[in-house]
Amino acid sequence: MMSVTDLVPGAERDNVSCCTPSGAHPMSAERAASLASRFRALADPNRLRLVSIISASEGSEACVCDLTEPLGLGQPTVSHHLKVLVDAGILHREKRGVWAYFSLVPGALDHLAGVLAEPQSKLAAADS
Amino acid sequence: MMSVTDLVPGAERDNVSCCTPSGAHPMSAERAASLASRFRALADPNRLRLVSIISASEGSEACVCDLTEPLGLGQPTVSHHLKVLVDAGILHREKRGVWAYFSLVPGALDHLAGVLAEPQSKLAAADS
DNA sequence: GACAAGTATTGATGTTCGTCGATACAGAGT
DNA sequence: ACTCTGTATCGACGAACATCAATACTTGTC
Repeated sequence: MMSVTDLVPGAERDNVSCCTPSGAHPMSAERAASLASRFRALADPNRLRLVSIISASEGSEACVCDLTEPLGLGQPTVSHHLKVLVDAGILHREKRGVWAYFSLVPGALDHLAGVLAEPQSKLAAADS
Repeated sequence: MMSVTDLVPGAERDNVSCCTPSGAHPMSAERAASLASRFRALADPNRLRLVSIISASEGSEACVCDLTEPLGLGQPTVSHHLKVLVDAGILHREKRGVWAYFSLVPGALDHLAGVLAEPQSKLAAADS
């Protein structure tokens, strides 16, 4: 990935009185939206708990029937949260018979971790 | 940190037909809420761009006047987003004269990255 | 084919969030 | 003190979200 330094143009204000614009550019709107949508999937306590349970389960997979009870939520709500996580590319869904098994997408959380990791947050990187 | 395996009790269902509960427990509601609130601060495209600009600025700090223009948002909106990031412990606010300078809280993003990082997501860890 | 069980979808409801305009606050200079 | 400028707060509005009850879909079993 590139470093945070690839900011957008159009901001070359020679405002002497204030701070140093440094030609500052945000990351592209597309990348920001893409990352934000994935962080939004993790921005709910119950979804974090779902990921926690799934990653702790043997084989790192669990079905809906295992997830409704420890969270104290209804089955439709759990199913909704799982869909959000699947749509975000964080969970993988595999239907075996009547049951739907959910597992972590390998590297999905790692990739987000890499985005946040130093040096000084590669938030402006170009990939994914 | 501990591993994801510290799931909550109260879920010892001997449901033979379905998956293996494995005594599955979500992470504590408190930890889930704490982490979710920080991810929620990152779950907005404009806030990600703010963090990007700030981390790319020289000295890794920037004031509001540098941030409104590249985002195309009004000053009150930018101020609001910055407050959300400060409240989440991600940004630090220092007022020098009339200007408010925002910088990354050292290690804040790193900590979140560590939560997401392998092995198999330490989402159930106990710290912070 | 009919039934049962696990799961997904739909519709509704209350809440939270992002954004803006208007306004209030704070510090610097005259 | 007054003014100017940068920043924060307030009130409002529309959109998005989390949750639930009800219902539809799907797969295995009889």
